[in-house]
Amino acid sequence: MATTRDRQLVEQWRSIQNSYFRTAGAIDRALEAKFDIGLNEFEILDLVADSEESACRMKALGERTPMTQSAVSKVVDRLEKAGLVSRQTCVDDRRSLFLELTEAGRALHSSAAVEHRALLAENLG
Amino acid sequence: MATTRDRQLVEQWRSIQNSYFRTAGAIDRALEAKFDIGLNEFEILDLVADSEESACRMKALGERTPMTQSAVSKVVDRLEKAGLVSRQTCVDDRRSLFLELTEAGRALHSSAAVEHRALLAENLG
DNA sequence: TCAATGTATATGACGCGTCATTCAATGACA
DNA sequence: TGTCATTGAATGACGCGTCATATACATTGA
Repeated sequence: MATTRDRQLVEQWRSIQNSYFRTAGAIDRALEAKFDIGLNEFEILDLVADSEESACRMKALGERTPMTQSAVSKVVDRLEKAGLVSRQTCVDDRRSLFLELTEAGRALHSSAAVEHRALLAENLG
Repeated sequence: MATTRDRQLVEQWRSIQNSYFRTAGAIDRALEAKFDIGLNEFEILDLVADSEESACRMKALGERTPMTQSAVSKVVDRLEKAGLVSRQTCVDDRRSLFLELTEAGRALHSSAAVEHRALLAENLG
């Protein structure tokens, strides 16, 4: 029952998987080694960094990443513990939070972003 | 310092991530719901199914998937516990194992593969 | 033949993501 | 205004993947 079409699909899928894992793995290892944060932490940092206006952001973050709401919450926990980000309560809606980079967070982000972009370029051609 | 090139890279990367997660998630949920196995279990089953000659395979499997050796070992544990696969010791080299689909494994694989291919087609266009 | 070294798999501790649930605040509407 | 549903976020239990290691077998070479 395995049609040629099927084989093509499977091949295409394996190649996507490989390039995804290769790229994600390379970035993750590099960031871990040089900046002591993982890929997901960086992604959140990166999202916060490029939405510099202060909206109520936890929620918005969840919509810009494939991560679960609860995953985002835990990533932010770690970032906060590491002193890179701080949670600000939101006056309009006291259930919401928005995030701010600390000085340290801003500094780390700008170095890490260079590395991140370089590895993307290298892996995505 | 964010060049246009950087933004393009990041966009490209986010789109890869999204399509990877969307596809993997859809397949995983469907297989879980209908056949009670996860995506990684299916991938191993699928690899075993299409290398029908009996070589010493655990090792070979590791080379055809981004999974770690130890991940493969645990996936196979689960498949074996579920009665879908059996580990055969290898006479030539008693460190090695090769895998065989059981009847149940073969049956499940052929139904699940249909679902898998359909979801790939749907998600990869 | 006997170290020493290498190779195939298994295992345990650990970190992270997910799901289900919880909690607080908000909104809707009688 | 008081109830009821809804929403933003946090939390705990749990499963899985990873890393470092262990174990058993194999190979090399003196």
